[in-house]
Amino acid sequence: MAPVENHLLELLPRKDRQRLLAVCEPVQLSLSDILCEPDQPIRHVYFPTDGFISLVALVEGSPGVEVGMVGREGMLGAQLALGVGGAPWRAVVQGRGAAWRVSAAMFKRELALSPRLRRGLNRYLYVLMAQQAASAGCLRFHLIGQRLARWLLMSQDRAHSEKFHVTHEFLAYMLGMRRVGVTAAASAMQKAGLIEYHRGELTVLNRKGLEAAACGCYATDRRAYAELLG
Amino acid sequence: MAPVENHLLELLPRKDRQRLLAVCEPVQLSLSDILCEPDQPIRHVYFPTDGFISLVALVEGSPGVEVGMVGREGMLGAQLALGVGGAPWRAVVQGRGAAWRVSAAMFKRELALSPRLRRGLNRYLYVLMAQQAASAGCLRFHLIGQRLARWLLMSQDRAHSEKFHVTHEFLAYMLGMRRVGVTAAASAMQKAGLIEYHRGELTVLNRKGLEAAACGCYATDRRAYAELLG
DNA sequence: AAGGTTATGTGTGCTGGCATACGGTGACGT
DNA sequence: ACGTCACCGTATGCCAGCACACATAACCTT
Repeated sequence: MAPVENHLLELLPRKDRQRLLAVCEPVQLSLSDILCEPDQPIRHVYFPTDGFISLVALVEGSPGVEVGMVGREGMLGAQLALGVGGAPWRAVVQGRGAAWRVSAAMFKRELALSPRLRRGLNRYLYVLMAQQAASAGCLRFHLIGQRLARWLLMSQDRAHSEKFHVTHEFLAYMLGMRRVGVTAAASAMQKAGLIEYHRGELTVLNRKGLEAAACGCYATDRRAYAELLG
Repeated sequence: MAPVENHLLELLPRKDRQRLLAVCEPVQLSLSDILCEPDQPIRHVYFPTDGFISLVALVEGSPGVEVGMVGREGMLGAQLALGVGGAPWRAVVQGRGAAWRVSAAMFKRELALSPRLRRGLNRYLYVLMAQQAASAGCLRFHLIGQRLARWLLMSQDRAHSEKFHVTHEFLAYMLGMRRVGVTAAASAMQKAGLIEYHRGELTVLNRKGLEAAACGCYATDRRAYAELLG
């Protein structure tokens, strides 16, 4: 069997994992795919292995803003474990790559069969909540540069590569800023030798430096994952 | 038996409710009491009946900011249903009044015994998540006046009275603004005849007007509660 | 009645991020 | 080889909210 490469799945006992994988299908996530919309019924849940997904909150009369990120460490659709069939955000593919997909109905069946799956999802939901609470403060208080640095680090973690594809325009949407705001912050970082980019291809040159430039929310976030899902 | 006056408890079947109430004790919530701190173990859970509680996210180097509110429609400590013993925020009593209190250990026992309790809490947790996602956008995009109006409406709903006690200073802390920012917005509202206040005693004079001044987040929030918690 | 404390109002100057508009330049297709 | 488009840089004007400082007024205590 090919390696699973999704942490939530890997935490399952072999039997449960095999039964769940048997009803999974491998899919390819393409940039900017929208996997779910607020208050729409969830059709499928996703376990990313290479790709990653942004959770974007929409408020009336404004562009969106990212409140969470899902990569190989998590999944999309965990709310099904709460007995709710929708989600409060839009989910957008932010990094292309592979994922496992299951229909919501099948997934609910597995949930009923596997206590360990429920336990893992519950913990994961808590981490998501913590991430959202932190995001709120971050959005309110931290400067564009800090938030951009945090975002780049989080993306690098989930892309498993120091290079990934992202345009200023896309960043602006995710971070709830204007494109020119991103340009200003990003070009400052480039001048400082922290990153390098060219027409959407971005490379992290100095990770330590980026970590210093980011707000503490990045470190807090990693700690939450490590403690609860380690 | 005295009326229970907490919606989550009222949703339980009589038997489960009676068993849970048997281990509850009535307590009085006093203004500014801190009922839990981030990442500290939860000792008790609370079901407010008259009082209400604010959930405040803390980020390093900044004052706090409220990301949720708990009144008679909810409870404090629902994360125990996720098998997690802590919380990501600080919980501060924002409106004095009565509540039921149970020790965390006892509550876990009841959780194990009552599927309906688990079901109710799961839905409630989802609503909290939705509220937090919305809060993030609200904090990012909406003006001080709009956010203040929203907050006043949410407080009025939970105080069950058009009068309640709150100072500009306290509001500033909750909303993550400066005190003078609150003063400016509040005195504009007073001039417009929407509210009236005097040394911490605040009265809502024109609810419709306040609703018009608030951002849509207020309406969105109410809808979420109505749909998922009846 | 005096003096402290709490709650609120005002004023000045600064800045981060906004709206908008326009210029440059590499990539890609026909 | 040329047009087109996506991506990035820059500039101007503006404003909400900030930091800081100080003023007033009600209430409480002694």
